[in-house]
Amino acid sequence: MRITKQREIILEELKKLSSHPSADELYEQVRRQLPHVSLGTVYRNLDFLSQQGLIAKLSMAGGQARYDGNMERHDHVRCVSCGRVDDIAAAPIEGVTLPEGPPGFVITEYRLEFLGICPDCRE
Amino acid sequence: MRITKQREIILEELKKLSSHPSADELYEQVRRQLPHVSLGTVYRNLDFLSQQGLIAKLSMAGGQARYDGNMERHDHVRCVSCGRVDDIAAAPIEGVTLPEGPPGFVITEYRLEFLGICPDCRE
DNA sequence: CTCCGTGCAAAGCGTTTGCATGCCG
DNA sequence: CGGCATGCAAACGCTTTGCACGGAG
Repeated sequence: MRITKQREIILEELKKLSSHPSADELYEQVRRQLPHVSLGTVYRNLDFLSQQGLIAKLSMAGGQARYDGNMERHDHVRCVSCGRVDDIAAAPIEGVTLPEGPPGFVITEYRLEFLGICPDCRE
Repeated sequence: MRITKQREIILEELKKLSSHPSADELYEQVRRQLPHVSLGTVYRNLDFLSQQGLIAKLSMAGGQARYDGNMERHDHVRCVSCGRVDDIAAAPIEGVTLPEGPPGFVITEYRLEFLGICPDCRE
């Protein structure tokens, strides 16, 4: 794995943030240290890093992807109003068993996503 | 609720299909009966109909939205390779309790989505 | 007759990609 | 020095929107 200044700082900044930034939010952040970085590079590196399993891409329902530098098991709540994503403790999911899919359809994974209204949007 | 030819046929065709079409797939279908219908109209009506609770918009993770004319409780599996969505029986979810969110964040709903590989993509 | 819904086309948004250059290993 | 990563900008796919016209109630 090749380490470039850009890749290093992108990963570092993402790990530093707990706000699950979107690509362009992270881009703004990274620009403070690398004013000439391009948005394309941010996208390419986020893609690369999530392929490597170093970060997670949260492409839950609704709009733009968000990225998470925290790889410990936990779930997320998304505000249906502003799209903001917060962490929550991993939900107790022992009750869920992988159901039978249609014939020949192999189910490999499930995702649980929580939706709600964040404090700022509740007024 | 105003009933136009377009709205009527869009709803009817969606209810007829069990394939969870995307907007443009449904557009192609509707065009057989209304050759001059526009894609914009299909989008506007799908939006309207889902606001009315007559259909469901499935904007699960990954790409384009799909629409479902079947409003009975059931879950879906999405093929991670081709994006196709199939029905599955509602998963047993009694084990899931809505977790505590961050302070002030009101959790109203959760979604369970299943991912896998469909028969056609399994080769 | 009054609006809402429509067709058409253009714009919007997030994301991806082609190309020449730069830099890691 | 070879090849992957970068910056830049253009293209992309899906969806939304502005506008003038048409048809439902």
